[in-house]
Amino acid sequence: MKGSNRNKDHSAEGEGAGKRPKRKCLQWHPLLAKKLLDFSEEEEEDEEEEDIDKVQLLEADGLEQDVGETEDDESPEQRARRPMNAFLLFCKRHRSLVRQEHPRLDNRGATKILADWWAVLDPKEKQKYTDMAKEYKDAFMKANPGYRWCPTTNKPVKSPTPTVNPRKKLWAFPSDSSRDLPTPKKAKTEEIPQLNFGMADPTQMGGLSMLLLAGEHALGTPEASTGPCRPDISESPELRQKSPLFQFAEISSRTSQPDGPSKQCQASALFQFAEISSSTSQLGGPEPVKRCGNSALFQLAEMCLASEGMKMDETKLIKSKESDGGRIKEMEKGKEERDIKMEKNNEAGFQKEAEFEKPSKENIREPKDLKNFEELQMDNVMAIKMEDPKEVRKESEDDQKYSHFPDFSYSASSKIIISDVPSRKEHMCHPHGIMIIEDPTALNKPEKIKKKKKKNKLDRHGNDKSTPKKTCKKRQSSESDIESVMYTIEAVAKGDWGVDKLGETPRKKVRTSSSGKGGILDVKPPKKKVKSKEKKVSKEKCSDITKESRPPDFLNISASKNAPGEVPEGMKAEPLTPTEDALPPSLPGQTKPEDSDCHRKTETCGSRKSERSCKGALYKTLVSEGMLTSLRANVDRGKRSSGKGNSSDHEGCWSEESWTFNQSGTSGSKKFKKKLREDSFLGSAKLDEEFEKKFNSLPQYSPLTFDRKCVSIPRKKKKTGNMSSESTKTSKGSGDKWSHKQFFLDSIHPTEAIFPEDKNTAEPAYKVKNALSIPNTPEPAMQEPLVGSQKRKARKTKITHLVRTADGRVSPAGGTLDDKPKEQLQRRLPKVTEAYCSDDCSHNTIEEPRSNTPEMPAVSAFFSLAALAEVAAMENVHRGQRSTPLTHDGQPKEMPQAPVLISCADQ
DNA sequence: GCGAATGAAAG
DNA sequence: CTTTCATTCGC
Repeated sequence: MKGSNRNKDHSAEGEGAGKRPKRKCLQWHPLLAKKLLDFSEEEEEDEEEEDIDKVQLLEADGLEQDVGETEDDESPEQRARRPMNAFLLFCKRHRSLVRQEHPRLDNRGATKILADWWAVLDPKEKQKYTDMAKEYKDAFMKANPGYRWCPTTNKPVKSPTPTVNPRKKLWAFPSDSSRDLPTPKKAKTEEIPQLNFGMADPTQMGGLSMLLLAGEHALGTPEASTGPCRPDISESPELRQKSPLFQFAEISSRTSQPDGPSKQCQASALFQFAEISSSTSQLGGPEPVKRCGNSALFQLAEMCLASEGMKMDETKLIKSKESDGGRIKEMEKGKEERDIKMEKNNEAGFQKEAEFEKPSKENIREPKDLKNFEELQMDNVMAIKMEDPKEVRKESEDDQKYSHFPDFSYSASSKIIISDVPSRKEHMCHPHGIMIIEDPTALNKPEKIKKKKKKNKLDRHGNDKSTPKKTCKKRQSSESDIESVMYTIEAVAKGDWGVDKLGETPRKKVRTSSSGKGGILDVKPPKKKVKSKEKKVSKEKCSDITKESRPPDFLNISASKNAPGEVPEGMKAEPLTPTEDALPPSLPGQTKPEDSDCHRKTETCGSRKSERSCKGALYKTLVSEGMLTSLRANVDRGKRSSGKGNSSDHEGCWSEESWTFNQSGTSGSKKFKKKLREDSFLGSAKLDEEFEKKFNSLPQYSPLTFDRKCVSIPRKKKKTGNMSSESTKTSKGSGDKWSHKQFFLDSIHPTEAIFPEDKNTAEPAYKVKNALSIPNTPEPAMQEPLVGSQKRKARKTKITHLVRTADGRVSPAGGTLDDKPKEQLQRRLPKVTEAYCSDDCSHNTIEEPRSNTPEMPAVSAFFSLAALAEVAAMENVHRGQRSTPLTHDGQPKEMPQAPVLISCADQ
């Protein structure tokens, strides 16, 4: 590998020297970063860079460190990946859902489904994604001014040698020069006004904001758990109004650029971040430090440092605090404030802190060894026992069922975790409030491996690696310090969540565990590394958490974007768990939005932990940047499948990747560079976070919704593509039938149907409904604007469609498509009818279709007689099946989707 | 590595 | 118009 990389690098360098072009892009910082983190322990050495292959590689290409500044710029560029378009965002956001529904379905199949969903998706919803994509792109461009999408021509030019490059990021960023300018562009943010993310809504605030709130408010607020999400926030009015991110951005911007703030405020956070990052690069090392010093976060960080030492004590204190209430907190608060001032005075403090932290980190890290870790846990447990012997026992005994534990116990456990957890970087606080606990090592390794593989394979260029590593190194050093804090933070978050969860969703947990999917999945994650004991321990927690996490995602999704108050766009229908139902009830008052939950959690956390710890955690989180993003990503993935999540987590974070362009550049001294990198990293991380937030804020739709919609979609597609196909092929009739089926379904319950299904699932709580625009869906198809690659689609749609049925869902069609499809149809019908019809009478279905037809002339035309016939046939079948209920594969999963039938078959 | 999807961008 | 490439991850 190395050798190859080097070679590549060389080539790259040579090229680079001439043209920077192609360095490649390594894109994923996140991966690298994670890797680094993993290595971090080792990494310190890296700083020296003496030998490590990695280092060489990095240097070779990017070299930015030594070489320079310019390179740095490039490196970031290289790193940068082209921004995802709306569809990709959508896919990213919903793929997990699809996978959940169709576990067996491979990505391809999932993609197809996603495409269907996308097609069906309301314009309104699409617009959200489109806007997001645009924003993302704009921010990206800002960050990477020179970025070129496709260097198509480049290949030949560039790579003299590099076979590798072909694909990955050929495009080189144009010139470094552009980077220099980055800041000025800030104003541009205007373009992206739409961003949801821009919203300052406290409720919607992302994890960061929550963290911030937690840090600051936590101090003040005794217990979040009891209180509503954010009562406490009052402490920092500003925060309320503006999202923490924004503020943070502003702060940073101020530091770097005084004028910006007002504009920035208006501008999207993403832009701001981008600007910041760019500015950072420009400025050079020193700024970062200042920023840190100035920013509240920095102060917090300092606090954290102090707190770290205190951790052990803190746990105890926390306990006491809980009992006492805010008093202690207030006390601490005052201290903290003082401290903060002190810190402000000392800008240098930050560095000191970092150094200080390192040692702590090391200590913490040691736990990595399972033994140590266990010991720590044991200690914690012991402590817990001290407090609540009974509860502790439960935990130990019942790993799976945390839910039972009373909040109190849970909190205790969480606390413990916090203190001990340091080893686990991976714990992420999900904005949604979901926490995933994973073994750091496990996660990291897999990720690393994958990344390496990918990178290596891709090889975008050795350069990529090199650059990332470099960044990583720096990060590591800094991060390492931070890590401890991070852990604490995460732990806190977990604890908070845990508490909430306990209170709110004990059922779910149990259920999920029982279901086995969740549990199994959770277990799986460690696949690559199974660290065993830790996992087990963490697992207990994790399992619950992770399980919970899934549902929340859904919820979050729906809620986050539209304002909490508004209609929850997303349907929550999670296939997996009825348990979900439980959640909604728990959150009745709140809007479902995750954010709100998160806030609560954060608050709770704060209350539990000492203020210091919270702050520290926040700071670290911020610092960690990537960490958060990665964590989130992991969480998301975890949702999908706990197991997979681990391995893939890192990759998941989009934020890390794109944004990280470190501009570090310039500062001559390595230190500065490092700092810069860090800063840039942070900046990038921030950007990432913002994106993540936004991304998370994007509405997720329940599969059901899509399914329903899907029905409509097929029509459309068929219209475009099918028309011909149908006419052309009778054999394809099967395909047509399929569509017809869908159509049929749709006709049955255009939009409303969704609810019924949900109800079936028994989720009254989620009244969510579809705030989405399902209603629109019925509108058929009329115009679908064929997009650029219409042709391509058309072709694919025609063919694929058929294939799809065969492939994707249906087991290998093997036999004639016709036969299977029919069977499937039969199966489907019953289920579908049940699901859809629950409220409305299924029997009406026949009639309904007709009614629908009139509405949609075009559709009717397509379907024509044949369609009707099919429908009729389906009915018959359906009836028959009804009599004989299928297996109750039940579960909501299948129910939701008409197409699901196939999935059922699989099962 | 390929592939399934969509979309943006570049040629 | 066509080609690239972004994300995902099983095969």
